[in-house]
Amino acid sequence: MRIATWNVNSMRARVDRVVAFLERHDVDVLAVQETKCREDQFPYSVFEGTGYEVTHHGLNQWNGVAIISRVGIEDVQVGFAGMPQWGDPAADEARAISALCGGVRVWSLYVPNGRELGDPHMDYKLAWLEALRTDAAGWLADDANAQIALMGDWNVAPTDEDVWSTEAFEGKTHVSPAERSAFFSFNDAGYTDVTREHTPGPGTYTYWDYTQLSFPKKRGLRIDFCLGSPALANRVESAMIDREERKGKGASDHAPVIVDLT
DNA sequence: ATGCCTTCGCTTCGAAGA
Repeated sequence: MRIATWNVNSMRARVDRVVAFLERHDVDVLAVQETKCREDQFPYSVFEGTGYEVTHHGLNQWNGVAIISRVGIEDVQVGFAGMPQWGDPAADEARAISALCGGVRVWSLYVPNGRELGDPHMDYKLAWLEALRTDAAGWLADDANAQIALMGDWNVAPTDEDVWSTEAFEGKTHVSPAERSAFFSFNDAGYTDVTREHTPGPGTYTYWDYTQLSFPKKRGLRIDFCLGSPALANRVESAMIDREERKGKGASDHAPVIVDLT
C-alpha cells in the first residue's frame, strides 16, 4: 500500500495536479492539507469516476484538510480530543481529520504556523502539538498494535539539516527549541518519523518559498512528515519526496511525501 | 536542470503563508 501527504495550498487551484499526482504515483491514500475551501466549494465531482473516495473538513478560506483513498474511508473523525481553539471568539479550526483506510488509521494534520516567536499563534501551535501528542499516546495505550500514520504539514524543521540556512532562520519560527522539542516528544509517545531514513539530507526539503527563486536556489525546509506507530513503522519499505511536483506553473509551495508499506 | 510569490475574499488591498 502506498500512502502520501501533501500540502496542496488550495484544492480548487490545484485539483488537476492532485488527480495527476495520484495516477502518476499509483497512490492509495493521500492526506491533503490547506484545501482552503468550505465543504460546498470542494471539487468532489472531479474525483467521481476516479476510483477514489474523499472526506474533507473545511470551514472557510483558511486551513482545510482532506483524505483521498481508494482502499476505503471508514470511521471519519474531525479534530481530536482537547484540540485547542483559535480566534476571538475562540473556535475550532479545520486542521485535523482522520479515517480508517485499508486498516491504517490515517491522519491529515495541518499544524499551526506560529507566525513569530512570542506571537500568541506560537503558543497556540505548541498547545496544539501537545494536545495531539497526549491524544496520540492514548491511542497506543488503548491498542499497542494499532497502525497509525500521523501525516501532514508539521510546520517544524526538526534539525538544522532541515533548513537551507540556519543563519537565515536565527530567531525565526519552525526551528526554535520549543517547537523541535514538541515535535520530538512524539517519539516518547511511540511515534517515529518513517521518512527520514529513506530520504537522507542534507539539502532534502519538502517546502520552498514562492519568493526569491527559492526552489531553483535549493533554499527549502523539511517540514512535512509521516510519523508512524510501531506497527505502521514496521511496515515501511521506502519513502520519497516528489520534487518534480514543485516544478512548473501552478505548483504548490510544498512537495508531496510518499511512503510505501508492505 | 529552474525561473524571481500565491491564495482567498472582497474595504480590488490585506491577510496569511513560513
